Amino acid sequence: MKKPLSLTVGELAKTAGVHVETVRYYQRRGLLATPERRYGTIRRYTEADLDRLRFIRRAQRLGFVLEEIAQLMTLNAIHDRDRARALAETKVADLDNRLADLQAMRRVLVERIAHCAHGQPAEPCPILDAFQHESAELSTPEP
Amino acid sequence: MKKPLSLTVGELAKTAGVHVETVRYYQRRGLLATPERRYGTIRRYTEADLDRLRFIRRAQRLGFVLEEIAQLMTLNAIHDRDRARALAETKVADLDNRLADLQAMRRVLVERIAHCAHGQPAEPCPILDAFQHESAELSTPEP
DNA sequence: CTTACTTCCGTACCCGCGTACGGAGTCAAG
DNA sequence: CTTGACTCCGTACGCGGGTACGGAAGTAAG
Repeated sequence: MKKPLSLTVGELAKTAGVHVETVRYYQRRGLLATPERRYGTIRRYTEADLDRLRFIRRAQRLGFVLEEIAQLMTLNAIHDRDRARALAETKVADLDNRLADLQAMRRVLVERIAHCAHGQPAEPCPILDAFQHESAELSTPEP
Repeated sequence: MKKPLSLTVGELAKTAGVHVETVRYYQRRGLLATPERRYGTIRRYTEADLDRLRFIRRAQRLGFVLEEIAQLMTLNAIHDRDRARALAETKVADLDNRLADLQAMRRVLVERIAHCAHGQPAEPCPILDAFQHESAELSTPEP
């Protein structure tokens, strides 16, 4: 048998690769439970807390924000498959929008850089100059 | 001849498509000058202020943050072409990194969604399940 | 038992980019 | 001249995701 695994916040945080304050922050946000402290001692965390913490970090890496992760964590892997898939699909759509915005910005910038590299040195910089004149190259995403 | 164009903040803001508070914010950040108010009257803005304000918005649309824009605005279109190009190239590299991150997230999510759609309905949701297990699919970008 | 490290907890602060509020002054139309 | 809209100015607050601070209490090692 293996021991039930009892960690302090510091140990929990280190094991999961986050800062202690981050654990507390997630507790404040309601993403992690705060175990009771028995008989005037320190709080102890279990394997389950560690799993939850890791779940949060993994979901974050896929682009979910904490509020969405809270939602994900209420889902049951057996009964809420459709719901989980829907959330994932929404996130893909979200990523697609952000990708499109960044790609549009990149396209315009690269074009201007090329223009700049080919111009006569005596003429005003096309990059700076472009900021002076209206261009419909970019609709109005980012700001 | 056309008139010298004299605007109030409200008019300036509206013409540029921003809020009055945004103009003031840019002034606090040192991106826009704050004209003097003559003889206990209201401040008046000129065409040049409008140009500067538009410059800021256009640069923002290309992904520059305000601090970078402040730098861009110190450049001379004739003498600082190389510097301008360098800043633009750095920004492209920046966009590339962000694009790569988002694309990696998207790839993983799409894969899991497909996996979910093909699985047996009786098995636990692969999307939710994947958050429980280590996967080296994503190094450690976003958070 | 002492020393040195942790934990606990509340509160305040960081980034980038604004938004909101509120009282006083100014301005233009009727 | 009054009314209503606008300006001016300072200060505070919003998001998302934490980080930092600091005193008191708990704990592990020697």
